[in-house]
Amino acid sequence: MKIVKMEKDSDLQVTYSKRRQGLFKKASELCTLCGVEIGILVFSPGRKVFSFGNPDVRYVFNRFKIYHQNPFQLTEFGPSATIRDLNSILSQELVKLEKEKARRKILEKIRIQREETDKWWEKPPSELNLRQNACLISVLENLRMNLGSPRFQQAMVPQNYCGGSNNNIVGGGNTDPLDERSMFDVNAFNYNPNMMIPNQGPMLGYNNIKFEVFDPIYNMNWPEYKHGPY
Amino acid sequence: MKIVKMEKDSDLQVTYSKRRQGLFKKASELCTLCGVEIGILVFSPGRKVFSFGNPDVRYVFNRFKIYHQNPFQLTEFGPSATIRDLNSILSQELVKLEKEKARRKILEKIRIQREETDKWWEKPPSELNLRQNACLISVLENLRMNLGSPRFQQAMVPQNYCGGSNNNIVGGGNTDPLDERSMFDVNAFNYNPNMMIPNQGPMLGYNNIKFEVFDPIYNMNWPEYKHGPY
DNA sequence: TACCCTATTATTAGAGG
DNA sequence: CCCTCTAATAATAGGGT
Repeated sequence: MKIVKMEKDSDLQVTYSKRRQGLFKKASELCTLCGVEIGILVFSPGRKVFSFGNPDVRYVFNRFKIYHQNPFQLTEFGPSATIRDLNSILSQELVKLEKEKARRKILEKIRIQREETDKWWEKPPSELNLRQNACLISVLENLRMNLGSPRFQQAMVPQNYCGGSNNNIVGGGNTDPLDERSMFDVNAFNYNPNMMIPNQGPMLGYNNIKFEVFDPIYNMNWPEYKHGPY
Repeated sequence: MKIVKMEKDSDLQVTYSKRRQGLFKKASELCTLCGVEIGILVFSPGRKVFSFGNPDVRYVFNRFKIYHQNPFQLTEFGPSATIRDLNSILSQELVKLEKEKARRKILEKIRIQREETDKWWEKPPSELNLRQNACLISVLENLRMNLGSPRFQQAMVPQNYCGGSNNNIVGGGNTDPLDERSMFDVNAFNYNPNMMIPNQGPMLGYNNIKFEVFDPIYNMNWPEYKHGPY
C-alpha cells in the first residue's frame, strides 16, 4: 500500500480510526513488555484530540516538561498554530513579564535605599541620626579592642590610604563582566540533545486542524478505552 | 506472544528498540495517510526520552498545554490580528521577559553576595582586607573632622549607648515592610526578610543584616547593568 | 458510524553473524 | 552494539452488512 494522503474522506476516516487503534495497541504492548512510559497525542482529522498514556498522558507530559524548564520558543509553534494559541501564549507571557517587573522593582528599590544610606559615615556626625551614631560607636568599640593589629596599623599608613570620597578606591570586584553575562545566557538550559531523536515523522503540509473539544483520557489500560474519548 | 513484562534485560532492550521503531513507523504512516498531527514521548528503560512528532513533538504537546492552561481570551489584540502580528508581539514580549529575568537575577546575585559578606566590621582589623580597612579609615577620617560635634559627644555618653549585643537598640529597620513582603509572597520569590531592611551601614548588634557596601561594580547605574548584556 | 470477514501485507522474536 | 534472515504472528484495506 502506498503511503500517501488518502483522497476519499470516508476511507481516510476509517483508516484513521483503525490505525489509531493499532497505534495505541502497539504502544500499550510496548508499555507492558518493556515497562516504559509513553504519552501520545493525536490531533485527528475530525478536529478532536485522542491520547494514549501510560500511566497517564498528563504525567508523561509533565515529566517531559522537566526537560523543558526554559521558556518555550516560538519554533515550537508550527504554521498551523491558531490565533487562539498565540493569544493565549501571549497573555501567559505578559503575566510572567509583569511579575518579573514587580520583582525587579522591589530589588531596585532596595538598592536605591541602600545607595541613599551608603556612605553616611562621610557626613559630619552632627548630621547623623541616633542610629547612625550608634553604629559609629559600635565600630569604634571594636576598633578599640583591636588597635594593636599590625595590619590595621599598616593600613593607616598614609600611602596606603585609599579612603575619602573616591569611589574607585577599592578595585577588585568584578573586573570581568563576562561571567555576569553568562547569567544572561537563558537559552543555555539543560537540554540534552541525546534525549531527543530528531523528529522522525514525515514533514507533511500543515493542515489547519483546530482543536475545540478534547479530553485526553484515552488510555488502553482504562475501561473507557474501547469507547474512545469522552 | 504473551504480553507481559519481559524478564531478560537484553531481550527487553532489543524488543524495546524494535517495537519503538515500529510504533514510530506506524505513527508516521498515520500522519501521512490521514494528515494528522501526532506527538509521542517514550521514556525508555534506559532512562532516555525518545520522541516522535509531526510537525514537531513540542508543537503538539504545546497545543495540549495551551488548551489546558489557558482559556481563550482576547486581550488587547483583537480578532483581526494576524498570526504574524501576534508572533511578532510575542517575540518582543519574550525578549522583554528574558531581560527582566536577567536584571532580576543580577540584583538577586548582588543581594546574595551582600548577605555572604558577614559582618566584617565585627571581625578584628587583622582579618579585614584592604577594602574593609579602607572603609574603617574613611569612617575615622570623618570622625576626626567632627569630634567636636555636640550630638556625637552626646551619643557617646554611656546611658545613651545602645550598641553592643542588644538587638533592640535602634528601632526602625523593617517597621513597615508589609507591602513589599506581600509582593514577594505572592510571587513566591526567594524572600528573605533581611533584604528588606534598608542599608544603614554597619550596625553592631543588628543580627542578620549583611551587606557589601564598597564594590562599585554592584552599582546598577553602571553601563553594564543599565543596558544589560544584549 | 460500527462491526465482521479475509486476503494480503507488515511486524517481529529469536537465532545467528 | 549493529545487522540479516525467517517462521510465526499481527495488522489492516477493502468489501460486505
